[in-house]
Amino acid sequence: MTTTLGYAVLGLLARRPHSGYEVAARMRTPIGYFWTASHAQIHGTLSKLVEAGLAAYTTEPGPGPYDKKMYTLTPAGRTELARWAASPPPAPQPRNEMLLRVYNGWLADPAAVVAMLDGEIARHRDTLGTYQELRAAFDANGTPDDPRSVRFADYATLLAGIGSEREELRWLKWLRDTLRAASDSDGAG
Amino acid sequence: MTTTLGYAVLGLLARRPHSGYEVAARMRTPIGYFWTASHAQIHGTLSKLVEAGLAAYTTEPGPGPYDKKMYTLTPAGRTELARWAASPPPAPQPRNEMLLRVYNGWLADPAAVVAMLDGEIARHRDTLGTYQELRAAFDANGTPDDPRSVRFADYATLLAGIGSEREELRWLKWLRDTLRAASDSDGAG
DNA sequence: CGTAACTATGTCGGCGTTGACATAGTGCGG
DNA sequence: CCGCACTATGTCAACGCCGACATAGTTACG
Repeated sequence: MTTTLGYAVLGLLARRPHSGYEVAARMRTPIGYFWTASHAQIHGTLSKLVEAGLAAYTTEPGPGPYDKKMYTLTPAGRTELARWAASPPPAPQPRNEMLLRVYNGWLADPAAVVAMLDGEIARHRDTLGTYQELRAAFDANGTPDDPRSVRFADYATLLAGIGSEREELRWLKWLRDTLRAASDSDGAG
Repeated sequence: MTTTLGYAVLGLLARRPHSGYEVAARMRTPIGYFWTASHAQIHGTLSKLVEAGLAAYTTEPGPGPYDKKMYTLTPAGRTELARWAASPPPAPQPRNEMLLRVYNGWLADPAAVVAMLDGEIARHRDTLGTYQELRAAFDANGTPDDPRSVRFADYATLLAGIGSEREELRWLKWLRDTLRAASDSDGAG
């Protein structure tokens, strides 16, 4: 019925009304943890959702040359989003630039690869830290226990992020340490 | 210097010469585990790599209306690929349709979501099984221990796949079991 | 004998996505 | 008072990518 980005936007509108600008902000955080889009794309997507009858808007005077538009989810949009959420997802097309680099790492200087891996480890540590803070905030208000609540849905996606970041870090550290041990024994021998 | 797909193709040519058709086959397996492309894309990419001096080809008569072209890596291609492999990757733009569904799962019938998760679990189990067979084949010939060998590079990417599939399965099972427990107590109560 | 699968390369339209450009009011700090 | 950041929406060109279409010889199975 619409694109994947369309469903991401509908998911925001299902929680509360948003302006296009607010949608763009949410597409950086927290949707950005599993889907991203620029504001250029979002404005076009919102227009198409309205055209398809899945969203509607009311106009308010805003700053700048354009009126502010507050978008809401229509009943049809809600039905369609619920249907989509439980439909089987297509097999994802993997796109992992990191693995492609490791696949070709045997051609490069091991020390340079180790430096690159150190950078990646730092990046993932940051991300994991952010996720763990969010989790602490959840747990402070009581761990979500009703699987039909919005709060539980947010929590479940957060746990996925924490799990995958941890696993990514585990593998990156193993690889870095293995490469470092090899280049050290090279330098020493 | 070229697109990410270009580096994926160069990575294959660094191992041995390939025809365009063979590149397309390798882009399904094993490169398909972390990067995918259709043959339409591959032919265009190969032309650009030749134009940029990173690859070269010799023509052989082949079946069908076109000559067969065997592509090889040039010295410039090898240098460029080695440079790229150790350069810091850009932060990936996350695209996880599964998480987007879970984010909106609170709108749907829990039993339908559980059925969808069961399908995903089966798919990931298959993938993990494939990876573990590949790993067994590696270990039968001795676990790769030279981090500068092509074999070690292949092995490292395989371990990443096994780790991430295991983690994905762990999370999917937790979510399914939690949702199932909730809808069971609903039906019973 | 037909036909399906495999080898082998190529074009084309359409869509999703990105980055740059464009416009303009409000509020804040130097 | 100047400039920057934020709110707010919009267009446009370019590119990556996908599915469909096109051509044609060999091999193998029923």
